[in-house]
Parts: sequence; C-alpha cells; structure tokens
Amino acid sequence: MSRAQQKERTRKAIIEAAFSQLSADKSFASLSLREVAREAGIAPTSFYRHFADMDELGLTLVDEAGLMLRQLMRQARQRIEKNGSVISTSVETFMEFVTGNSNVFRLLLRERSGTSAAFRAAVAREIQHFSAELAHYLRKETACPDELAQLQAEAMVTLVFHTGADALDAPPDQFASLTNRTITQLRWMAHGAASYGRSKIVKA
Amino acid sequence: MSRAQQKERTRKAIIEAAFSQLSADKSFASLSLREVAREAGIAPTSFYRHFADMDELGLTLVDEAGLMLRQLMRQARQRIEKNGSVISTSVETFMEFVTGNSNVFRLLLRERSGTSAAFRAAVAREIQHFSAELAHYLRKETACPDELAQLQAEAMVTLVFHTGADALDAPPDQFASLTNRTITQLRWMAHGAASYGRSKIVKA
DNA sequence: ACATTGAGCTTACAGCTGTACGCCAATTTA
DNA sequence: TAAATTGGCGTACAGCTGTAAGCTCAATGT
Repeated sequence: MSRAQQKERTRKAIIEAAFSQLSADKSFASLSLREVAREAGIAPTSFYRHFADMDELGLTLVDEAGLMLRQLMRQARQRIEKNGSVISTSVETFMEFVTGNSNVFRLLLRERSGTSAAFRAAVAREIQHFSAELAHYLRKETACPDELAQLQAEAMVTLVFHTGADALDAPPDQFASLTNRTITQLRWMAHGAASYGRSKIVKA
Repeated sequence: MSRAQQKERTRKAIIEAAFSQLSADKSFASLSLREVAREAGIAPTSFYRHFADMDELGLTLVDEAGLMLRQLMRQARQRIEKNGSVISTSVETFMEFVTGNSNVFRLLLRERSGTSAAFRAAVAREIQHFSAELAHYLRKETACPDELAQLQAEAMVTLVFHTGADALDAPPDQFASLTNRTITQLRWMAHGAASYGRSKIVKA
C-alpha cells in the first residue's frame, strides 16, 4: 500500500474513532486525544501526524457532518419531486436522518451552542445551507419574495432541528407524534407567512 | 453569625462562583470542582460539605436559572397587561433577559442538549413552564382549543430561544433586527394557527 | 544503490483532576 | 460546663491529561 493511502486510512480511522465515541453521554468536548488515539489504534503522539490538535479534528467532524446534511438534502429533493409535499417530506426525511445518524446530529446540535466560536460558526454555516435550500423550494411553491421565504425557511429549520433534539430523548413510539406535531407547526408557518404577507400587501 | 447562616453563605458563594465562571468559552461541563472552590474561596475538599459532586451543583444552577425564568415571566405578564401585545412584549422581554443574563441563558441553552440526562430533563421542565404560560395567554387571546395553543406556544418558545442563541454571537447593533424578525415569525405562526385551525374545522 | 522522508512508536514529564483521611476550632446541644 | 457536631483545612495519592524528544524502518525520490 502506498504511503499516502496508508496515511489517509489512519486519518479516517481517527475520524471514525471520534464519531464512534460520541454518544448521549459523551460530547466532543469530553473526548480526549488519548481516548481517540486508543480507539483508532495508534499511539497518542501519532495523532499529531494528522491533526494539530483536537480542535482541528472537531472542525473536520463538523465538516463531515455537514456533508451528510447535504446528502440528506439531495435525498429530500428527490422525494419532494416524486411526492410533492415539501413540508411533510422534508420533516420525515430529517427525522430519518436524526434516528439513523443520531451521533452526527448530536454533534451539530451541541456544537451549535458549544464553547468554540469556530465550531459554532461552522455549524451555523451548514445549517444556513440547509435553510437556503428550503427557502428555494418555498419560493417556487408560494411565489413569495426572497426575504420572506428565507425568514420562513429559517423558522422551519429551527423547528425541525428542535424536534430532532426532542426525538433523541423520546421513546421511538413517539416519533410519529413528534413528526406530525412538527408538520402541523410548519403548515401553520406556511399558511401564516402567505396570508400575513398578502394582508400586508393589501394594507399597503 | 449562626452556623447555619454561615453555611448558607458559602453555599451561595459556590453557586455564585460557578455562575461567574460560565462564559462563551466555558461551559458547566468544562468547570472543575477545584476551579469553583478556588473562586469561592474555599479548599477543594470543603466543596463536599455542600454538594455531593459537580452534578448536584449543576442541577442547583439549572433550578436557579429556572427561577430567573419565572421572574422573567412575571415581568412579561405585567408588561403584557399594560402594553397589550403578547408577542412583541414577550419577545422583547426575553431578549432583555438574554442580554442581561447571558451566562444564565447559556447554561440553559447548553444543558438542554448536554451530556447529562438529568440536566436535559431539568431544563426541559423549566422551558415547559415557560411555554405553558405562553399558551395560557394565547388561549385567552385567540380562544383556540388547548392543544392547539400548546403546540403553538411550543413553536414560539423554540423560535424565541433560538433567536436568543443567535443574539449571543451577534453584535449588539443587530439585536433589534433579530427581535423584529422573530416577532414576524411568531405573528405568522399565530395567523397560521388561527386560519389553518378554522379551515380545518370548515373542512370537517 | 543510496539518501531522504515521514508515519508511527516508546519514553518521559509536568500539570491538572477528584477525592480519601484526619485534624482543628467554633458553634451547638445536653 | 462538658460533650457532640460539623464546616473548613492541609496533606496525600492515584489517575488522567497534552505533548516534547528522539528512535525505527519502510516507502519514496534520485
């Protein structure tokens, strides 16, 4: 095996080790370099051949998580084109992501309000992409001005994210209920934005 | 000074020390018993005379934060009775709380998705009180069924909390904009819940 | 063929952590 | 007044942490 290949392989092993150690009881902040190295099967000091410090690894994890979020969006896009309903499809797809990649979601959820400004910014950027994409669909569907669509999308993403967080602590038999409640909230949002926008235009 | 008084005093000192060490870069999880004891002016081992461990202190802090949230609600209630507008008054009052007690808000924000299930539950309980109170007002104002009011209130609280979190990283000159955006979102929510509820009844 | 590179290792150290143990001294109780 | 209680202290220890220094040795470059 080539040298570069091998290096990339252990780099992936480190990333994989870090992700696998995240859990409901263990955040990235509570991970130690030594723990990660142990899990990855390398000596503690070998860690430095790949990352300058844990922060650099953390940012890589957030990027990785962001990548998964994009894949999720692609998946949702396909479903929307088949299914038609933007809201329910988006929420359901997102909930599948949360339950299927709960540690990845937890990372985003926690670092969004974590102690590192760089982490917070990185997560915010990823979420921003997410809501921009949603705004795009809302614009297509409701033909409302860009700014309104963006504000609407941000609210929706906030609500969906929050529901995802709730799902992490809820028994699985409540997932359907959580999903439906959220769909209702988003529908209200869509209705409200549409009618309130119109009434504002009428008033003006 | 009586023994009990003195004990209560150092207990408060510990709590105060913990709160004062929280910041944008330091979460409760990254606080050490020794640091807190140092700040409180006692020996590390004396800490145990007041709390079994850091977790117990943490739960006390969350309770304390919850108390402040209740005070905030009382304040908002008074303002609403004078001012009249539930939504804008609530949002503005909340934003004042966030900027004036940012470390307290940060505690709630972070522990809401933290690594301790007990902490998460404690924070969820406090927020639940908050949204129940808001639901009460929504019911009075829009005369909608309890369940709808509750769901609506939860969405609103979610949105307001999220804006509070954003405010922590935003320059102060954007607070007004953040506040207004949120107010718009909540108005949409209220409009949507009202009209969608009606249309559902009409359909049935 | 030889020199260079670099991923990974071992060893080592200083600094921090939580907390067990036992003492002191002042308040409280009997 | 004597005894008991208890908040606070100092000492001590084991366990963890990040990381510096230097070695090995296989892949790479010339």
